Amino acid sequence: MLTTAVSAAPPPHVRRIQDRRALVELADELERAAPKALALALLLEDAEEHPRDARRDPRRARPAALALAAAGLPAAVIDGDALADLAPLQPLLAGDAPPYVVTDDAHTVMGVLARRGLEIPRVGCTRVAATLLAEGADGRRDDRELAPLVAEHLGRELPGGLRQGLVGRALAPAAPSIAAAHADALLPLMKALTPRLRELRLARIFELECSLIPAVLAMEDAGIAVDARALQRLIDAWREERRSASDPARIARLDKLISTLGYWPRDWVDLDGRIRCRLFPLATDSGRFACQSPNLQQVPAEHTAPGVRGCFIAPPGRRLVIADYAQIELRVAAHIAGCRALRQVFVDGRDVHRATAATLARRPEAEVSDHERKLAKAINFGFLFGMGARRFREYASASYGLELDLGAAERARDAFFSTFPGIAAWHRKVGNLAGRGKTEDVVVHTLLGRRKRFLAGHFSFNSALNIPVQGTAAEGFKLAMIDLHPALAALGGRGILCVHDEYIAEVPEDRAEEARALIQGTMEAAMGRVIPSVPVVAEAHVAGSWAEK
DNA sequence: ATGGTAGATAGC
DNA sequence: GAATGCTATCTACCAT
Repeated sequence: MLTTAVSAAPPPHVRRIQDRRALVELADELERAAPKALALALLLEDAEEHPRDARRDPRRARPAALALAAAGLPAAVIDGDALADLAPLQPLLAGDAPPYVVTDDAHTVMGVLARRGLEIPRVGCTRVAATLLAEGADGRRDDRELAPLVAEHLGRELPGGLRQGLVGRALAPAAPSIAAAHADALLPLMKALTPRLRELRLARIFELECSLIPAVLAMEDAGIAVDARALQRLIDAWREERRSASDPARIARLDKLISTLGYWPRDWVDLDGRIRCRLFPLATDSGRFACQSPNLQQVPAEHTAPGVRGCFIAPPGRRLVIADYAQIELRVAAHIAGCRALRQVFVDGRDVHRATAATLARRPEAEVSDHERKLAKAINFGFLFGMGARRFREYASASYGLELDLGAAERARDAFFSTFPGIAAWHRKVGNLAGRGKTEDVVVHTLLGRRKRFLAGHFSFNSALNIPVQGTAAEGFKLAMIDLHPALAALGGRGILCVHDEYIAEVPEDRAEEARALIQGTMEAAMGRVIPSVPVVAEAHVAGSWAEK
């Protein structure tokens, strides 16, 4: 689906609709009247009802668009700015699209085609290519910034009409139609970009990102079922508590919860009782997903705000499968750094936190106390990416409630690096990347080839450690998502959310255990292909809500 | 009125 | 020699 919105004076072919229910009714009407019509739904915000919500978010119109698509109608809810350029969309929506689509925005176009039941064997997406070639560019950055980068890789100026619209969500205004763009501009452009992708060893990650798009679209469309009334009760309770609260820290926390979640039941729960976020697979330097509207990747965990995750539920007859990787960043780092000691911990199936605790306490792993293990956990996560002893004190206090003096923090640091000398060597190696020279850009990359460029003088040691590890983990996870998309569908299930190393699926009750095993196995196998020298462990369980362990 | 940034805090 | 990182969203503040 495209996007949304509001226009003061819509063209005559646009129906003005007042609310979501009316849009669904329109879908029925259109199905009877004109099965091939282009239905353009325009959702108007109610300024009275949503005073703080001038955002005009596209998701508000999505249920209507989905209803239209479900009725087999070519539906588009398009951005106000694009209304004038509706003509280019007509051939696509009327079914003229070629089976091999080269497009600026595969996310949108494939969504439209998929909902019309069209198979698309392959998509070459110039936007995916452009983002990867930009070496760390924001996937949502302005077209005017991306276009010169693409031109640079081409070694020539972009074709005139594509300079503005090439990599944007909006289709190129200068292109007379999708089909024409396919023939005249985008296909040759993709052909020209392909050698650059190969040269920079980006071909594999390009393939991955293109293959991932259908799974992401399906996840966005699925959404997650919410007990909106239970969530509202929680919010009401926070508001009530806020009135008499006196502890400043408690007040701050309540204010944060209320301001962030307070309007979710009203603003984000669709007619079918589900919340749908938007997922951006190419928006971050590391390759992780960005998530917004709302950001379901930062729903408070049980220890922060008990009960919130319990409102995210499996509907009747279905179950959730919640899966995540165990210590994935440590495992990826063990592989990338080639640290024998750290690798061996995982090969032996030992507890990595006990291993560090044992060094610190100078006792065998079996004899470390709970407190020592807790400290070691902070140590392992903190020092892996180059944290200093001073910062570690704050971190251990804030995240683990552990108070240390500077000497203890330094001993902790020493214990970490003497337990895992390969990690120390890796840190030295990365530290040397930006050595004396200082006049050259530095590029780091993930195992599948995603690149992150530090411009001369802007090298960050910590980022250079973190991005390849975080990014490689993200890539293994994305591979799993690609595999799981058809495999779960075969069971009557579907992925509904991903949170960096956590995958949530909704499956039929009677196949829950089967799905659980499938998800766990698929996640382990996919990541295992990326970091073959280290065993990968994923944990998965069946639950009725997101809060259940 | 809109738009951009800083700092705090939620997630991993 | 020293250095966690990647995000989104909220409030407060300052600019146009």
